[in-house]
Amino acid sequence: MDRHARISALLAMLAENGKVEVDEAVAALGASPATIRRDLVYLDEQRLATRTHGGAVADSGSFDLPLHFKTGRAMDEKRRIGQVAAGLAPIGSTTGLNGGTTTLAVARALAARPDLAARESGAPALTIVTNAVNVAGELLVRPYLKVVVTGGVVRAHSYELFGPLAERSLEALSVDLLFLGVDGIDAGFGASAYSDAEASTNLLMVKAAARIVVVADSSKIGRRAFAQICPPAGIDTLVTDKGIEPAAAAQLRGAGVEVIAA
Amino acid sequence: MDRHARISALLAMLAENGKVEVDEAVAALGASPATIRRDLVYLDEQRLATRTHGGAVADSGSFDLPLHFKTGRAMDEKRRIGQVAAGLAPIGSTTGLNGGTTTLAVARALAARPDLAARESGAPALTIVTNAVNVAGELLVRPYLKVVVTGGVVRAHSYELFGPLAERSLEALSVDLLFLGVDGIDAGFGASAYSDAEASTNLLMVKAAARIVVVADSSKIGRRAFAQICPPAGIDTLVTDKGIEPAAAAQLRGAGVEVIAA
DNA sequence: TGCGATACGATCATAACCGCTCAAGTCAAC
DNA sequence: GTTGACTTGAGCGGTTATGATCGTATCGCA
Repeated sequence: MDRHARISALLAMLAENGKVEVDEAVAALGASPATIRRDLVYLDEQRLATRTHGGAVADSGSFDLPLHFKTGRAMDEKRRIGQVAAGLAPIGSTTGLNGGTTTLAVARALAARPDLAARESGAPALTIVTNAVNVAGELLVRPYLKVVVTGGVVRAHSYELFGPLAERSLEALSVDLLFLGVDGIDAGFGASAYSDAEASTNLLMVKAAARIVVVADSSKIGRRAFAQICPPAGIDTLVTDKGIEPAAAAQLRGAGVEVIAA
Repeated sequence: MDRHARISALLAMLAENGKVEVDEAVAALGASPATIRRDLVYLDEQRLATRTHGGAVADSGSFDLPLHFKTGRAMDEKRRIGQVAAGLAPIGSTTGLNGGTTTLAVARALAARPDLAARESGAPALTIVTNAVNVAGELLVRPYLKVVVTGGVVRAHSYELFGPLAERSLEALSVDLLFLGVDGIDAGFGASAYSDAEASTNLLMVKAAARIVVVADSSKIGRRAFAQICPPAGIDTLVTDKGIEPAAAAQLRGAGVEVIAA
């Protein structure tokens, strides 16, 4: 039983039951718990499953429930970033979110904001525009949120929608505030992404937004990814974690970016 | 009974009755009161329910909880319908799917079609257009599928996207084949849905399609839901289960619909 | 308003699980 | 045959989930 066979078997179990437990997989595949865990971590990294305590749950079809028992190291920082960023969206505003793990954390924090749920009825407390299907899935049961999805072709890696259809949609929209997840942010180069297709779609979101808040953990700072999304002058605020280098923060502030270290 | 299953069960109870009591949940799920309380606190934090003394109540407006939690029945029939319907899509074609549990079954069957996965590379074996975010989520990891999502406002109940943005997207698209999930199909009234907003979006999908295949389990046959999607003349094929009444099948055939009982 | 019963939150003990690290084993390339 | 990269399995310290206990708060009822 080599690795490939194990992964295939795990995926089959996930497809069958929607979840896998470590013990169960150990018994079925004859590998050690450590190995099974490594495989599940791999599946989690590949976005094919979500790691939980005791196993993993299927991800691709798990729009069943917006539940996440994720336990991880970088997860804590992202959650804090999400908390702080989510507080920046005023009640009643229209807020944009692109794809990525950090914006997903913002989405979760938005969904859990107590002051939004308190509003009994009437107009939604927040309108969310996103081009990422997993972000939409995270938010959609909340009656106090209006969730708008742009159209487009799905990019599997990031769940983002891009292409002409996405651009067509974004031309018709305008948001007060955009939470922009990036692959790199640099005082000279601005915000950037690995994929030029994503960068160009994200640029349209930027253009549709009155205020740009980049959300990025500190590992992204000072990094220049392949494709520029927008120059530093277009960025109003950066929400990151306390791991940011003081020098980098100063540079960004010098470029006109408000820096918040959560 | 792990945590995931408990949370799902609690949500199902909430969707069913609008409330859950701790004792009731303890009896039904076989966990201790402390654990049930912790779960309810979690649901409260996620704004999916409101904690009360003795239990929890569903949030106002969450009658719109996804229908996944309300109906777990007829899964076997739906799967068979999905299998048969998925076989109707030729390799290389562009196929549309709207929202609903039956179309979700079609999506799963499409994703699992061996002849599609066999194609090593090059152009995608199938292009799928959908206005349902959960359908997109079900399909998006497969490299041999190109998944296109229409834009729009998410309706939590069915995961469908509708509204001006959806219409704008659909105007720009055309598909060879549409798998249409409905709330009712009748030889006189045609295909219909409970929500007029969905019906109008679905009508645009119908207009964009060269061939219409309605997928519906036999409980939907002869039923007229509130809003018409399209008249019977617009329907080429119906894929349903063997529970269909012979008389109803004859009527539909008389109206020009090819009837396939899987 | 006062009382009894019930439910609650906090704390703790237990057991399972996790991530991490290290050593041993496997395989391919040179 | 040797080297080197990769994979696997085991041990260890820390974390998480669960269930029980206990003092306190809340609810229903008179």
